[in-house]
Parts: sequence; C-alpha cells; structure tokens
Amino acid sequence: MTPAPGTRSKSPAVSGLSRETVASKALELADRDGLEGLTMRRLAAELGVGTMTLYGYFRSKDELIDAATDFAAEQIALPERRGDWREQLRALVAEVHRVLRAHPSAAQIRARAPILSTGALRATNHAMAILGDAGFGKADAAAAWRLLFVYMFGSVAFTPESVPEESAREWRSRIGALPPDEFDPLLSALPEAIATMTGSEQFHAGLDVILDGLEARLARRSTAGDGPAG
Amino acid sequence: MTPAPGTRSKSPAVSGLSRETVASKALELADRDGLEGLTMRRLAAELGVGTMTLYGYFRSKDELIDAATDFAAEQIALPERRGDWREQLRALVAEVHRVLRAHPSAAQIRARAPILSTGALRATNHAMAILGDAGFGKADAAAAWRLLFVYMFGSVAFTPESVPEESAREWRSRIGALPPDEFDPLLSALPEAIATMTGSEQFHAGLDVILDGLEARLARRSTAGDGPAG
DNA sequence: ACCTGAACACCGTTCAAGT
DNA sequence: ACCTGAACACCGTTCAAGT
Repeated sequence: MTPAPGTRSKSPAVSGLSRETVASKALELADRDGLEGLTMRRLAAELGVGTMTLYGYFRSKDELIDAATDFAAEQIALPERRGDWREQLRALVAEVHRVLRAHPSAAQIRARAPILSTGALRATNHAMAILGDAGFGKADAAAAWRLLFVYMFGSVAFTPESVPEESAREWRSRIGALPPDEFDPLLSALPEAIATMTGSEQFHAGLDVILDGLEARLARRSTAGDGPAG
Repeated sequence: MTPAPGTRSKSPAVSGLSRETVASKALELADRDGLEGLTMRRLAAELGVGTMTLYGYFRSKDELIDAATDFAAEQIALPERRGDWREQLRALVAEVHRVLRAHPSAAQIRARAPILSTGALRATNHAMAILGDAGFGKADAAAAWRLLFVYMFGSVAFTPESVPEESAREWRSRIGALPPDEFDPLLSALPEAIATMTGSEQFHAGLDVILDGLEARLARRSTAGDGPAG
C-alpha cells in the first residue's frame, strides 16, 4: 500500500528528537536570524546532533520550513465570537497579526507557498463563518478575507518592528536630499511618512479603514437587495 | 575629501558594461528565476564576464540588488492627475501594481529594506500630493498611502500570477480533506476561496474596498470640522 | 587601470559507512 | 535501526596576480 499523499517522513526517536522539536527550533532560529540564517548545519549544531540526522525527520529543508510555519499557525487562538461582525473580524485579525509578529519568519515563508495546515485553515474558516453570518455572499466573503490576509502578511513582511537609529537617520537624509520643488508634498510630511515605515501602531488604524470599506460594500449589497448567495 | 554618503562604486567601462547594464540584467534574472536564482556567478556568466568583474561595478551583492529595484522603480510612469482624488489614486496604484507584476522580484527585495531611489519616492510624493489636495491631513495621508503600499506589495508578494495545475489540485485536496463539520463555512466556499489565491483580478476589487474606507474616513473628518493639518 | 582565477568559508544534499 | 562523516556541487567574497 502506497502512503497517503499527506504522509511525510517518519520520526526516529532515539536522540530525544521529534519532528515537533526540530520544527520548533527551526522556527526559533528563523525568527532570530531571518530565514537565510536558518541552515541545516546551524540547526543541527543547536540541537546537538549531526547535520544529516535532520534528514531522518524531514526529507528536505523545504519540508522542514513548511513544518515550522505549521507550528507557528498552531499558536493562533481563535477568539470567541462576541459583538457584531466588525468586532469579531477585528479580534480574529488582531490575533493572527499577533502570532505573525511573534514569528515574522512565517510571513517570509508564506511568500514561497501557501500554508495549508489545519491550524492555518482554521483561521480562514473562522473568517468565512463570521463574514457569511454578516451577510456577505461566498465570493465577497472570500474576497474580503483575502484582502485582510494580504494586509496582515504585507504589514509584517514590509514593516519592521523597529530599525537601528542609523537606518532611520539614513532614510531621513536620503529623502531630505530630494529636490524641494518637485518633492514638496512628501518633504512637508517627512516625519509622518517616516513614522509609518516601522512598528505595529499603524496596523490597527489601517484595519479600521478596511473594515469601513467592507461595511460600505455590505450596505450597498443589502440596499440592492442582492442577498448572500447559496 | 571623503565621498558623499550616496556615492557608490565607480563604473569601469572597458568591456561595454555599466552599472545600469548589470543591474538591469540582474533584475531580469531575479524576475525569471526568483531572488535565490540570482547569483553573482550566473549573472557574470550571462553577461559573458568573470564573476569578480561584477565587483568593479558593485561593492556587494546587496548593493547590486538595491540597484536592480531602483531600476524597476524607474519604470513607474506617473499618471496624469485626472478626475477626483479616488480616480487619481486608483490610477497611481494601478501603475505601481503593473510595474510590480512585471518585476515581482522587486516586491521580494523590498522585504529586505525600503527602496529610497528617486523613482520610487516619486510615487510616494505623487500620492501625498493627491491625498493632501483631497483634504487628508499629513498623518492621515501618510497612513493612507502606507495602507495602499502594504496592499500593493503584499498582493504581489503573496499572490502568484498563476500556479501549476498540480499545485492547485493539491490545494483543493488538502482543504477538501478537512473535517466537514468543523470546516463547513470554508468548505462550502472552496472554489471561491481557491480562486482568490492566484491572479491579479482580485486586486482591483480589494483596492475599491480600501478606497471606500478612505472616503468614509475623509467624510468623517470633514464633518468633525477637523481640517487638514499644516 | 581594468579584469579575473584561485582560494576560503560557507550552503543543501547524496552516499556510503559507522554503531 | 538509527545516526553521521566525507564528498559533491554550489554560494559570496578576499586576495593576489594577471594584462
């Protein structure tokens, strides 16, 4: 009998290692040093085993990386459904964003391929339930969640939590050196523009804008009498 | 006299190469094979020179990569300002998105560090002009552009233009194998959910949602009599 | 002045061998 | 059965040497 499509390597268990131990340590390493800092050799050394031992648990580095993100996705704790659909959606997005900020390498890894583990899909499923109950049709609900997904992952992938003061100074001086006549709109808002380039404060304000947009869409849909499909 | 901070390597010019030629070929390679497919050795071979020759034009691979994105940013053709602020903003976002889709490695590279070339900043400046004239204050204008920026780059970074039929089939079967009782909201919208995972059609619909949200924000601001700052 | 091969310290992974 | 060193085909970059 051939193994089912989902079956991966089996886990030998003599050195006290397991797929989970290895994946969790890999995630830790990637979060600390970036995805390019995660190497099989360094990971093995950190676990106190030979490099090739890892290949007893994962067939390749790619498979290990997938397991690391799956591990991160498990940490999403679905919030209870309290309040109107906006509050419910905001709570879900905030929770996913919290986990992404705790494991920024997950966003980096997601750029390679979608995460299809049960833990990750539970969040999507939760969102579809909220949006469906709110009155969005299937296509609109899927599109709405996709928009929020891109916003969450984009925020984490393109907005560092913080940045060395040296970098911030370089940004200011590079932008500040632009010709003042052509670049007046940007230059006169330079501190505000720079401020949006780091940190998570920005995130929740942008989320509210998107929720406003979704609400407008829903209202228009209801007015048109074009109720939820299915 | 020490060189100004912006000064980079000078360009020897005997083999017909220039910083621009090298950077443009690097972008081409990265777009074709992904950022990890861009290596100094392969690039040199493609240009018909020795690997070390490239270091006469760029001090490091990082500097070369920066130049490649700068080169991509130059291709943004700022649209004329026609129509209301929504139309103007939509035209700008569509143009940046077009260039990003033509050079998807630029989004990948932007995840490493911001692009501060004149070409890239021209787009930001254009946006600040549109938003300022529309009545957004400096902080709100910066926040609005940041939201659109994250959406544009996130869309390209996390949404492949297309995907091998084999991958799509695997996605469907992985999601379809979830327990039906817990995952009914997702499973009953499976085709719609899968459809949002590739392609650019999605993009413009999401953009309209964001613009609706920004319009709501602007309306609320005006009503409160809290006019633009500065 | 410009270009570049050899070499060094890294990678992921195969293969054959250890216990 | 489980683990792993040596080896292979790659990296980016330094250094010393070619012309």
